[in-house]
Amino acid sequence: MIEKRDEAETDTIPEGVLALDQQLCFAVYSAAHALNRTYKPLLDPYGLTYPQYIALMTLWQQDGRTVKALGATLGLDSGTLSPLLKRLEASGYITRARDKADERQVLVTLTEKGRAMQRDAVAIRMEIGKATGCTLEALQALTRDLQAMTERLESGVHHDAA
Amino acid sequence: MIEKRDEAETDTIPEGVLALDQQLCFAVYSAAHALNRTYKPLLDPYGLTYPQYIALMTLWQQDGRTVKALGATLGLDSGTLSPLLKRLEASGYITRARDKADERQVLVTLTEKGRAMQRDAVAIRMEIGKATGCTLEALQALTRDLQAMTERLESGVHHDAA
DNA sequence: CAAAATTAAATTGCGCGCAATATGATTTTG
DNA sequence: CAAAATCATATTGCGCGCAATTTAATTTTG
Repeated sequence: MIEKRDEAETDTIPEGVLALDQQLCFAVYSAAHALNRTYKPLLDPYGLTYPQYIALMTLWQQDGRTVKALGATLGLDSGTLSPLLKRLEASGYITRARDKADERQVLVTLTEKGRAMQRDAVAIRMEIGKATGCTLEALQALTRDLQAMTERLESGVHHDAA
Repeated sequence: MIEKRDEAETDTIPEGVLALDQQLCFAVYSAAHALNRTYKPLLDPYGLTYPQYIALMTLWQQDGRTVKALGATLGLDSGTLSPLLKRLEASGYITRARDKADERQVLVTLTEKGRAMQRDAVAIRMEIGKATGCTLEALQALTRDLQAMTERLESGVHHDAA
């Protein structure tokens, strides 16, 4: 469909790559927002935001984690997680408690309401699956490719050091 | 350490889809953040944020657009764009001026600095291309699939009405 | 033509996301 | 063991992103 052959295959830099990186970053940017907007009306009745829902998802996989452990999975630091978790606690989905063995750490634990949400989420997940309009195979491929790219991007992020 | 395999692969709902939707939304979420983090050190020297850079990208494609037209392309409303464009103006990349023919509209125009940035961006784009570690074909496929999914998600967003 | 409806931007309020910093708790080491 | 270094979390400040409201200009209509 896309017939962009005006910019010649000149000099050193492959033009195709140049145009594509813009399209890719915009595609990821747009897809993230589109997903967010699709989830919003489904999550609103539960008083949850999309990031809060994602945090719950990781707790469904493994409950009773520290803020740091959650942050490692989500790629977020305490600057983002502390207030987010405080809101999740205020709305009754989790509890936060200092680890008795190491008072520096805070253990995040699902409440009954938080576990119940996992069951309610089934309907939400079906909706999202439908909304993407993708086949199972397409979803798998897309997820796999995104994960691979993300991994390469993260590995390239030099956590610098002096 | 704590293995949680209680919830079985039971009943009516295809478990594959359920697990995948979670993985997909998380994959998109993570990819967006990873891209953001990859761009950040490349954009910092220019005093640009990632969303500002994306806004510039759309202006490179077509200059002199209204805020509304930009918003339609970016999927953003004036609540996000107004302050963002004000900052782009403050840092000298664009100018904003009321349309003489229709004073409601604001025309956004690249400055020389804004156009020059497109040339400087070549280096940035090469870096991103490398960082994704994808082949051209992989980038094309990923972009295409994301765009397709986004389109379906957006079409499902009922812009409601009474 | 004037009132009502519509439109485009801007503003306000709230929740991320991240850098930088602050506060305590634990570990290192001298 | 006490001072220093390290570590986990919380706080602050700024820029998105979005809903809701406001302001001003244009169009519709009665």
